[in-house]
Amino acid sequence: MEHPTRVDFLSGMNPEQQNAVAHVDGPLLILAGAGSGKTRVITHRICHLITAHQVPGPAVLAVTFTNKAAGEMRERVQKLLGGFESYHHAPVLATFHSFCVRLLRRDGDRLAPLRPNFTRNFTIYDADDQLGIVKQAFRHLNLDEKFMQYRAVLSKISHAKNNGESPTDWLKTADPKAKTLAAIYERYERSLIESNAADFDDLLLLAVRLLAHDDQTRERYNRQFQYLMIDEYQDTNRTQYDLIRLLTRTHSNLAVVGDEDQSIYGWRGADIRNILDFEKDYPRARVIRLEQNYRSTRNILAAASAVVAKNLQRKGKTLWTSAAEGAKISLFEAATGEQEAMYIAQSIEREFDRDSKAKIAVLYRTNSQSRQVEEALRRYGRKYKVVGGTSFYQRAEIKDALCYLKLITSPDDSMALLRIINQPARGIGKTTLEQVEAVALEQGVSLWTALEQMCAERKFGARADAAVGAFLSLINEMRAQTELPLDGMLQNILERTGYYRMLKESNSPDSEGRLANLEELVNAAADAVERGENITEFLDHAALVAQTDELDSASAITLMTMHNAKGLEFPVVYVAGMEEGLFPHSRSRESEENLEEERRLCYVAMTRAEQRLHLSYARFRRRFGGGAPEMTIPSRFLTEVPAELLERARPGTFLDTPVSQVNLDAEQVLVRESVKKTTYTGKTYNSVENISQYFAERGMPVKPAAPSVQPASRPSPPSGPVPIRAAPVAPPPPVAPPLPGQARLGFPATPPVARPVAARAPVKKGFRNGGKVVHPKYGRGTIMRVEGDGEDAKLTISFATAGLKKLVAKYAGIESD
DNA sequence: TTCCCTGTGCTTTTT
DNA sequence: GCACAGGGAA
Repeated sequence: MEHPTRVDFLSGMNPEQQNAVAHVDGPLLILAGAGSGKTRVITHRICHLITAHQVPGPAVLAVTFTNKAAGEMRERVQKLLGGFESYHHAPVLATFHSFCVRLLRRDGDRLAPLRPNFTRNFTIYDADDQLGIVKQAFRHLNLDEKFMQYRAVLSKISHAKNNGESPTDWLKTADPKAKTLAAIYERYERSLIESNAADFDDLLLLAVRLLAHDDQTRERYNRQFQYLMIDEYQDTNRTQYDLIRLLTRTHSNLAVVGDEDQSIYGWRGADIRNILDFEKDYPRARVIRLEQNYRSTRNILAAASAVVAKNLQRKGKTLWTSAAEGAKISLFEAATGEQEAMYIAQSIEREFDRDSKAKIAVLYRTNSQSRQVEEALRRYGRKYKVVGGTSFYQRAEIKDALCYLKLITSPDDSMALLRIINQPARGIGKTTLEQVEAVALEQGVSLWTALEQMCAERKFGARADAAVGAFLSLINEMRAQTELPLDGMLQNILERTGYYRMLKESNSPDSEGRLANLEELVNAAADAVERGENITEFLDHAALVAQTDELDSASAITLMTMHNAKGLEFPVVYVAGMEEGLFPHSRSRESEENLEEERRLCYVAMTRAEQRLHLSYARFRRRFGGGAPEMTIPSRFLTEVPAELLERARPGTFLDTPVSQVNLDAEQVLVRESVKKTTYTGKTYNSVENISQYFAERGMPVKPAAPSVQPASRPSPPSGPVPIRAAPVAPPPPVAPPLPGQARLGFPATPPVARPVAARAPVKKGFRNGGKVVHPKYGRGTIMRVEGDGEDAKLTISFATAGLKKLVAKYAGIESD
């Protein structure tokens, strides 16, 4: 096998990149602006160390935040080196969490003196488990959520843990809630210990504790990892910082890569000072700035830079590009959230007209914003992929199955036990569990131990005793069946616990989907067996996969939060919901620090775009499903973009195809009604086909209507056909006052809100929406959409047999039916 | 004990 | 719109 020479890893790079790649010993800070080739520098440096400096692969440790990033790097390094065989071993590429889990699974026994009850087969508690513990603690302390939100408590606890504060430290504060909070915190920690479990913070904290107190282990790790690289250093927290210090105790071959402008995880404890103070922490550090951007057009870069320049907490850098100026940044003002979503869907159609292979991302601040965009995209029959929401491993049936596995490997895992003890129902109810919890709490033991003990001592009534006894022996028997491979074990569990039967006998509409998901899980287990993983590794994997890790890059349209978009890039990007209170989020307006983080988030979102960037906001938005739409104020970030870079997208220009009006709300009501009656299962509509079919049957165009803001103006159509003629259009809502300084900064006279398009939407002759046609091959169909006119018209037609097709009239030989 | 219904109260972002 | 807690009925 031929190996690339040292020159290969430096060639094709700019001088700064070369310096970074060629740097060998001593601390190095790489300030890498968005799109400056950061990943390339990291991977090339790893290869350079291995080939040019004969560093053994396993002596190099590169740490990232997501599995996806780690996987990508692994792939790229492998490719660059032409396989690892020739160098005996691959470098170690891990996330902080996976690295620490491996460390604890391997050397965790040495933690025994430092953490009671700890063994190497501890389980990992995810966010749901954490929430469960807090709820339990609330119950024991007779509190309800009025005292404080569970999540708020959790975030306080997490913060405390990462900063070395104990419950007793909290007692010293003046906070009137301190005493109760400290009790919850204490109870929380005790639960984890009793369950032999570690939450996400613990994974890092326990690893740090082990390395800090066990010299032998630390020295071994120090000897192994001669070179350390940390990606996204701006997002490290205090514990991660400590971990890095411990790993570089005997040498300072530490290279960190980061961009303070992209620090967006402060709320999760990331400490931006880690990167701002790197040069203080490592006085001999070399600093290299990567300021040439290879991703975006000049306009996009200028806009993003202008926004982030308003921040005070930054080192400051000037990104530049040799790329062309590119298109202006489009800005659309919608009347309502619905209209914004329809605009995005329509505009995406135009992007596909321009390039049928376009890769497009729609970014938003909160997950709940995805729903409207999804609905709009379905109306156009577009497939899309949503990152986030409930991932596979968060589904109830998957969690149940995994909890059985967890309980089998680690009986003390009380949250797992609690989850499945009565799932399927086996007669162990609330009262019984309350008794068990009381005993466990009193004796400081796990629920499993308490159950066994109480059963042996005949503490239950006859009925509960039988139920508990059966459950205990069921779990014990399954535990004894160690000869089964993982997938067989899962099957066995699902059979013997009656889980399959429960789903099969249920007549709930989604039990079929659940069964399919479980099948998928069994397949995943079989794959894991093939990879040589054991149960614990399989469970670790399930606990540590992030939602972005499942990102499918093949999908043409991707919807996700701006946070999830970090590290990704797309030719076309939409940023939706640019409104005060939503983005920047109302919760971040309390402090200047939080506001700066929101601004960095804006910077991250904008710099994802390579070619075109579309911003939008709605003048009115519903905050909750039922409530009335509330008036909004455009995001301050919009006023921070230089006016000359912006271009208003107006309803008149984006609705460039004839539209026959149908009242959007009326359609939605009808669809909901009809879908509910038949096979409604999903969150919104169940499928594209369903929607197109529905409209096709009624000869309706899949087209947006002018927004109807006043609920009173909605026709109420419980049955009968919806009129194709223009629906009455509500008067535009009152216009919010412009922000001070808006006109100056690119908000000239606000264009009329929701100018009704109905008035000037004559249906062109020839082909029209809803018309029936015949195609020589596909047969009869209904026109869903017309672009252009006459024989040049591009038609989107729904065929009864062939589904949706986009055809040009004169080529396809389409005739009116 | 289980199940279903209703009312309530809220939604940031996630390894 | 949704999840969740709490109540009431079988």
